[in-house]
Order: sequence, then structure tokens, then C-alpha cells
Amino acid sequence: MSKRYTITAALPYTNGPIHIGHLAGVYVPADIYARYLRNRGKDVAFICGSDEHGVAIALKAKMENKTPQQIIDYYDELIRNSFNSFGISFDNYSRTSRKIHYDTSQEIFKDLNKKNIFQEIESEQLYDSEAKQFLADRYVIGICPICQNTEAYGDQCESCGSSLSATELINPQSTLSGSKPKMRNTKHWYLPLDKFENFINEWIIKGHKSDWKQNVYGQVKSWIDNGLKPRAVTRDLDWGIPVPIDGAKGKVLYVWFDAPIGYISSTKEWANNNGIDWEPYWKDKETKLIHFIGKDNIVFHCIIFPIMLHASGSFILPKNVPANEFLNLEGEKISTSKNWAVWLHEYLEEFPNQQDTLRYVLTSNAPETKDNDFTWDEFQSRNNNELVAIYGNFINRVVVLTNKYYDGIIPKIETRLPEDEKIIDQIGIISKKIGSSIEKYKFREASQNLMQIARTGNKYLAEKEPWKLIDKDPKRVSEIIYTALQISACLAIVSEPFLPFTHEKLLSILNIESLKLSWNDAFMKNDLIPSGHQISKAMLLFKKIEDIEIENQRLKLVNNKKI
RNA sequence: CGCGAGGUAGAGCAGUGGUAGCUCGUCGGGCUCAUAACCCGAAGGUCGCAGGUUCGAGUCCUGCCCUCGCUACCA
Repeated sequence: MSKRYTITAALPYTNGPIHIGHLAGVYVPADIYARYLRNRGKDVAFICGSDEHGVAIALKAKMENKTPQQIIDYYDELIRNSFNSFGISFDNYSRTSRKIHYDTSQEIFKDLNKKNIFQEIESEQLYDSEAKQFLADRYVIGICPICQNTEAYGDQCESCGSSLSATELINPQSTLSGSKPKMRNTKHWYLPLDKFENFINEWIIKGHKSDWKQNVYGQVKSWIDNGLKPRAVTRDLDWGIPVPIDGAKGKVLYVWFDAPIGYISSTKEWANNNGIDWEPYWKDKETKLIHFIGKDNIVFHCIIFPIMLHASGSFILPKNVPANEFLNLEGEKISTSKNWAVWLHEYLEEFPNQQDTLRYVLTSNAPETKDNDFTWDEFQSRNNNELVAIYGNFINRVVVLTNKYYDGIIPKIETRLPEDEKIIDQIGIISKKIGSSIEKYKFREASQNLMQIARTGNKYLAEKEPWKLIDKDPKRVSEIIYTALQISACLAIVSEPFLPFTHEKLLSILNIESLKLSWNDAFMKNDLIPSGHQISKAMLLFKKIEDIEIENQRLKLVNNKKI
């Protein structure tokens, strides 16, 4: 294991709130990973921020009669706050509208330009003279030349499925103003991805064949096999970072050029605020750079951004890009436009203090190898049958027994029986497994093993039946309770990355905040809580979720769905 | 159409050549410390379909079907 990690989570685009798909695919796994590494004593920079440029924001502002700034301010605050209350432990959450990001992006652009990396290419593009801007293909509609559908988009006809170019449409119309677009000449800067095919081939196709996820590797290979082409990194738009060179008036950096640079500028901002040097986090070969993203972002994080980093010369490349697939909701695709989603900010209000339930459900059903489905039924059963019945119940049993038999003071034991030793060893082995699953980005597997610790604890109590022995063999009972308490403390440690709020509660119930236990203690080489230690009274860790709550959520979804 | 990923018990998943497994649900039993929670046991699968390689295939090869995604200005 390296000692320094730069962990990035995809920058959320500030034209809407965060939903469970974002959480399951990106933010929860990234957070588990970051928290785990901190527990292992690593130097971690967990970096994110709001992505605030691009056509979509400019358009949304226009449609809502607002300025882009108003749009991004609104969503930045909403997203930032909901991440914060959800316990996503970013070391820094920045914004791409900040000066430090403008400076960093322009520097990188200028640097690449100076190194003659870009190609300047002139081409004809559709221009809307009423809205005074060039039109992305998607913002042109017209008659499909193939099937005569009257509402074909500039990039594709959804009726017959043909791929089109906006210039092929019959009677093209701008969706901005309704006017007929004209062809107009414009110059842009292109990143010649094709010139870097060898680099990507050596680095990913040969170098990461066995350690990257199959879906990620396959996707990259598919792009390479199809041949890379130069890609424009500038746009004609009035919302974005100005292209910082002469002869580029009115042009801005393409949002996908500046967004990943946001990881770097956010790291700089964090380093400045903490009086440390940002460069080792992006330039030291010993640093592991890990990008957490959804599958829609694979090409940007595995091809375009690495080419930018590589071309500029001094940056390290990502060690891994554990992209996840998508999460569906009740059998249908999550859709912002159809309002088919569970929004984080609403969840936080409707299920107060139940962040860990959602974190657990999304982890145990994470779309790691294929698209998965989130259902409210599963949410309820995972909470009630696993968190409440297995995890919460185990802790409750131990705490109640300790208070009942020993007034909450951990009993003394003289020796430990081999059968107890065996359980303790088992728990240590499971803890180790949890760690290695996390290191392999198998968070679902890790969460199963987390629950396995509580399961093992319950089984131990059921087999030993201390409540039957308390009168005739009190010495044995003290050994059993002592052992069960050690298991509880271990559970507290390994829960932190997954269930940070529960972790805190559990520390307080066991009254072990001051022991400063770390992940290494979870391997159970030594006892975790000493005899004579006073624990607190029982407190429920998880609340049962009633049928009516689930029914209400389902109704809410269906009633608010837009068609 | 091309490319990528996936198709394994009612549901969600694991399993890359050697007697099909885990969690939830269902059914039966045990326990009563515990949020009617916990523990044990059982039922339930022609591993998408059809061929092939092999002593032996969920696992390798070929073809087909279905789902999702990508296809370069939807960020």
C-alpha cells in the first residue's frame, strides 16, 4: 500500500440535485474508500467540487430567466449541504467557478498550447443569429431525412434511431429561438487524441489488463479499437472559462476540458487552506490517484484527462478508475426530466438521522458489475432485517446483558477458553477480509462481511446462552460477555467507513472514544476493551421502518412522475 | 447496425474446468438476553437459448435471443 492517496469523486454538475444513483455509483464508494485509508493511517486527499460550466447550465438559466450564476449558486449550496449532512467526508469541496480553478485551467491550457499539443481547426457550424450563439446538435430539431419524423434531433432521430448530423436535417430549427440556423465558420482548438493511441495502448490496454474492472477496461478498449479522433476542447459560448490566448475572443474551454482540472484546483485550494504543498498529491510517483466515477464518464477519465495529464508532462496518471454501472429505481431508469429519482436532500428531511441506512442499502446493492435496481421494499428489508435485526440487535443484547449482570462494568476474566479464542480469531479474519475487499473496490462484498461480524456475534450468544448460566456458572458468563464486548468494539471500528454515524453512536455506547482504536486493532491481536471499563446504557442504533413510510415513498414517486 | 457490460433458486448477488453457493423471502424447529429481534434445519435452480471442445463446462469456443450502456456538441 502506498502512503499517499489522491481520491477524486466525479464533480456533480450543478443543474440539479444529487440522487441515489449518484450516491451509489460514486460518492458512497469513494467515501468508504477514503475513510478506510484514513483509518489505516494513510495521507488522503479526498477531492470534489461543483462543476459549473457548460451549455446545459447556460440553457437552463435562459429557460428559467435567471443568470447562470444564480443557477450554480443555488445547486452548489444544495449539493454541498446534502453531501455534508450525508457524511461524505471530502477533504475539500470546491467550485469550478472559483478563481483558483480559472487560473489552473488556463495555465494548463496555455502550457499544452505552448507545447504545441493542440490543433487549430476551422469548420462550419450551425449558428442561431437570434440567440446569438452556435448550436450544439442537440439544440437543433427538424425533419429526419430517413423516416420523415418531424421531431428529429440534430444528433439522432429517436423515432428511427439513425445517427444524424445537424446539417442533414430538413427544415432545421433552433430550439432556443425557433429561428432557422445558418452555417457559420468558426475556429476551435482540438486535442489530437489519435496521436496518443500508443500511450493509451501501453498504459491501459497492456498495463492494466488484469487490475482494472472489466467494464472499464472493455469500454476503453472499444474506443481504442474504433480509433481515436481529435476532439475540440473549446466552444463558442458566453458561459465558461475564457480561452487564455490571443485570437480566441468569445471562446471558452469545453466543460469537459476544465471539469477534471477541477480535481487539481480543488486540491490546490485545500493545500493552500491547510498550509501544505499540493504538488506531491498530483506529481509524486508514490501517490496513488484514484477516480471514482459512473460509467458515463469512463472516456473522459481514462482517455481524455489522462492524455491531458500525460501531455503536460509532470502529472501522475490514475492508478485505477473503478467506474460503477447505473442504479435503476423501481425497475425504471432514474431520470431527472421525468422526476423519477430519490433526491438526497429530500431523503435527509424525510428520514432524519437515518443516513447510514441509505448508505448501507446503496453499498450492499451497489451497481459494481452491472446495472442494479433500487426498490423501497429492499430499502425497508435491508434496514429491518439486517441493520436492525442483526447489527443493532447484537449490540443491544451485549449492552443490555453487561448492564444487567455487571452494572455496565466490563467483567474480569482470568484465562480465555480455546472456544472463545476461536471466535475472536474468526472476527479478526473477517476484519482483514473487509479491508482487502475495500482495497479491491469490492464494497458490496465488504459490507456483507461487515454484517457477518454481527452475525457471528449473534450466533456466539445463541450458542453460549449466558442467560441460562448466570446462576450456576457466573465465571463462564463473565468470559462470554467479555468476549462479546470485544466483538462489539471490533464492529465499531470496521463500521466507520460504511456507517460513520452508527460508528460514533457505538463508540459512545461503549464509551471508548478515548481509546482511539484504529483499523489495525480490528485484527484482534489484542483485547480492545479492558476489564473494569464502564460502558453506557443501551441506545437503539437503528429505527425500524414501517410499511406506511415505504408506501408513502412509492406513492410520492408515482404521483410526482412527469411524463 | 458496430462496440462494451450483463443474463445463475421468488428477489438481489458470488462463483473463469472437477459433486451448484451467499443474503433476503418462504416453511419447520429451538431460544427467550434482545427493536416479535436471535439461532438451527428444510424446500426451492435443466446456471438466457442452441450447438461444439473436453473424461468432465455456470466456467472455454461458435451462433442466436434479451437487458443496459457507449457511439465523440446531452457535462
